[in-house]
Amino acid sequence: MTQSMERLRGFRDIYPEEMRGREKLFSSAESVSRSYGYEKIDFPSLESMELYRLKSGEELVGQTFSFVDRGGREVTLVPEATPSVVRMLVSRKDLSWPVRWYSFQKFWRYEEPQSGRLREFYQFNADLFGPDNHAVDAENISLAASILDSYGLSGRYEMRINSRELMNLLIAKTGTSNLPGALAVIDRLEKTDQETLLKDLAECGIGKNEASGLLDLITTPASDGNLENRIISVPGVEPILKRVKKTISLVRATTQSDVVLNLSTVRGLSYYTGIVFEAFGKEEKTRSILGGGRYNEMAALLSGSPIPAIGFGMGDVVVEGLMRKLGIWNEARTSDRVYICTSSEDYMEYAFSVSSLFRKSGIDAEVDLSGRGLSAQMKAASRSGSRVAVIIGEREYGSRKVTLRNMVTGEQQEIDVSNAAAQAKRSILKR
RNA sequence: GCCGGGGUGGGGUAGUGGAUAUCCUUGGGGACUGUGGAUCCCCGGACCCGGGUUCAAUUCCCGGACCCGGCCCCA
Repeated sequence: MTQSMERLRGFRDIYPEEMRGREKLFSSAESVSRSYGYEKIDFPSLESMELYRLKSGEELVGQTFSFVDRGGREVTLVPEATPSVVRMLVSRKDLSWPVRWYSFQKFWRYEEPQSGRLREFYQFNADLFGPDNHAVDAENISLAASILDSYGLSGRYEMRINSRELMNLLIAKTGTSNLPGALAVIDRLEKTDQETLLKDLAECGIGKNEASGLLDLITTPASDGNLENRIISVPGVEPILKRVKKTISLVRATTQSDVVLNLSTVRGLSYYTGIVFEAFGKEEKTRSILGGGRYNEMAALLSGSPIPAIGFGMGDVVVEGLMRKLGIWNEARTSDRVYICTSSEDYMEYAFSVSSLFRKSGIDAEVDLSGRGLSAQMKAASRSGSRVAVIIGEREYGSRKVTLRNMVTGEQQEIDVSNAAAQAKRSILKR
């Protein structure tokens, strides 16, 4: 293949057999979201670069697909949903709270492709605007968990929950003024060795004793009953911890999967102001499957007046990778359809009208258009996965009948065309 | 942007400084003139691209793009 024919780096072609798993990924997320009262929105794939400069700064703009358009405007292929969603939100003054919105569309980031990460991907997003309390937090996290559960991942992931406010207090206690720096170090906790962590924290102005105390605290599992006692003595922690615990117990009421307090979950350098959460595979090591949190300042950044907000994003790449590893990605294709064969092209018009009857009865019908011998057509019928083959030859044509062959059992019968669809339905259901 | 690894038909592979590039699978056709899955037969289909070394490169060397994984970053 010549170079110009190759796909661009980090982009994918999706063939039909791969679409089956993907369609489940999309449709389950959407129907679960609707069942929670979330409504679907959509927004442009191209936005002004300013939207991201405002929110994230130059270093993130460098990781986008950006260019100058013919009108001299700096534009960016959308790398994430939140700024666009918030722009939509603040543009409307007639919304009644709470607003629950979701979207599922393509995003682009100019990064090196690697495990769980591509340059073009789909991301599901769900946000709730308006009220700010533990029930709101819990409902948004419950939606995230319910979607993963609907994928058959129940019990196979862990929902980690933390609070930015809580971390701010714990980190401030070490005496550093470089909060974002310390959070960034903590975000890298799992892939960094102890020595480097201490060194990096020292660069944030945290002394060795303070740093190892902080790391010890963060890595203590929530199942250790002492953890709460150790942090609750820090001034200001108590009400925050109380809210987090209430949130966790509400989420637990909606999922069988593990929901845990995890002090190392901080979500990088982003715009979160309160609760943060991330889901990780339990059996298989994964990047975060989804992640989100409360971001109460974003609306003010765009419009001047704050609107409390919580939301999460879930990319398709990591979920797909996990489901593949667990062997639940592409489950059996449906075959509730018929394959229509003709013994001669002379009967094609009859075959078309028969196919139309099937389709009007709600049965998918594929007509063999090849003009090949019946033997070859039957082979194609078998390979197509159809449970029923419809055979049309001289006899059937003359008597206004069709032959239905159950491709699983091999039974077949010649039947009047008016009863064919109903009979095929029975045959399909019989399996 | 940086680092490590990798490439032979659609998928999986064998092999080689020189001749028609191996096998399995998939796809098409046939044996089977109105019936699929089994068997047999036939057919189609590949050495990532460019440069170098050489009489000769799919093979050796260099570079590039691409793929896999990691760093940075993770919205």
